[in-house]
Amino acid sequence: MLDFAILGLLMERPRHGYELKRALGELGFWKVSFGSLYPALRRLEKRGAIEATAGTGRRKAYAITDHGRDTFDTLLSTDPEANETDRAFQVRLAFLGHMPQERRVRVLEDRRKRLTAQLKTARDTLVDARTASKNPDRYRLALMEHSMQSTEADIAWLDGLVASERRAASTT
Amino acid sequence: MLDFAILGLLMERPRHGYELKRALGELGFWKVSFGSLYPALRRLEKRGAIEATAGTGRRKAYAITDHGRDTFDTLLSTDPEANETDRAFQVRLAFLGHMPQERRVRVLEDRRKRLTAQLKTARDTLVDARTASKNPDRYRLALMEHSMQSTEADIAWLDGLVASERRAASTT
DNA sequence: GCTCAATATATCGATTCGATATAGACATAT
DNA sequence: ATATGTCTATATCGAATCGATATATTGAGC
Repeated sequence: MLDFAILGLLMERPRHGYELKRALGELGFWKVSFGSLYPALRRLEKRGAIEATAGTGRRKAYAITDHGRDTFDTLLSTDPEANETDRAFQVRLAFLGHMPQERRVRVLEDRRKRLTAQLKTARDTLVDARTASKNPDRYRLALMEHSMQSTEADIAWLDGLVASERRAASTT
Repeated sequence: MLDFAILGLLMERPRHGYELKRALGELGFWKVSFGSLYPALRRLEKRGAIEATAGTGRRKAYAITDHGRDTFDTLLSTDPEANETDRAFQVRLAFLGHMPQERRVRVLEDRRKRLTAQLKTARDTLVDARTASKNPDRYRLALMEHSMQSTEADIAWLDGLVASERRAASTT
């Protein structure tokens, strides 16, 4: 997943390691560690997906290769497993701009469906926890409720994205 | 962190592995994998923090030991690093009920401070991304905004918890 | 009795994390 | 000038976690 994210960022322009870490962190949902990043760069380099050129000082600027671009396109267009992580989705979303416009809405709506199903399950579990004389812990209940609220917010957010996507499509 | 979570759940009553996985998953923020869970149970058993007794069929019911209770109390009362993960905080919160009432508000407010600082940083980054003629990607901007909204929601949620904590404290 | 799905434990290789080491670049204080 | 400190940057280690898969048991429905 990190590999995909790195390739996505390098699609724009070459960057060195530290810069990749910063750029990923700025998205807000993933503070990648050095212990993940540098091994990932090795992996990608060994596979021939990226190549390092000398930069200022100790820096190494990494650039994506043609093969890397192929890899990226494949990863981007492969539809995700049913159990796709939040993080994995957010990474895909970060690079949705590289996907042809007509497919974007589908990605967003698939995600919406998953979240809705997830929400339903969570609601059932919560009702269950409250009834079954299980005398549930106060803080654990609060966590469950908060998790549901977050999911609801995510769904609303996706709806917003879909709407703006549709607007963009109709004016093109 | 998983060890702490397992101990916390076992503080209530003995449970077998699968049940621990379910209970953690129901909290909504962590779908623990078997590949994490079973090794963790081994770790804890080897350290003498939990012990397995035969259950129905293949099941092994794990119970917390006195030493495990000590470990749990220590972990619970150790204050977290500045870079505490979302997940780590949520695990601590799940077991806040085991903490003496007068310390709970402090935990919540410390967390609030961290999130507020984080939010400020994110806001600066976002402004930066919008100005600096960097022509930022639409979806990446959306992710940054959404991340901030989530953090704001988390803060509001914490405020709610603090309020109800204060209410509870004053009526005791 | 048979089959299918759900429950449950287990393990493997790969990924990711968190902590730490090292060192160049650059500001600014002495 | 040079010492000091802070930020930038690459790197590596061991441990925790993940995702996929194998396998056994139980129970329901046919």
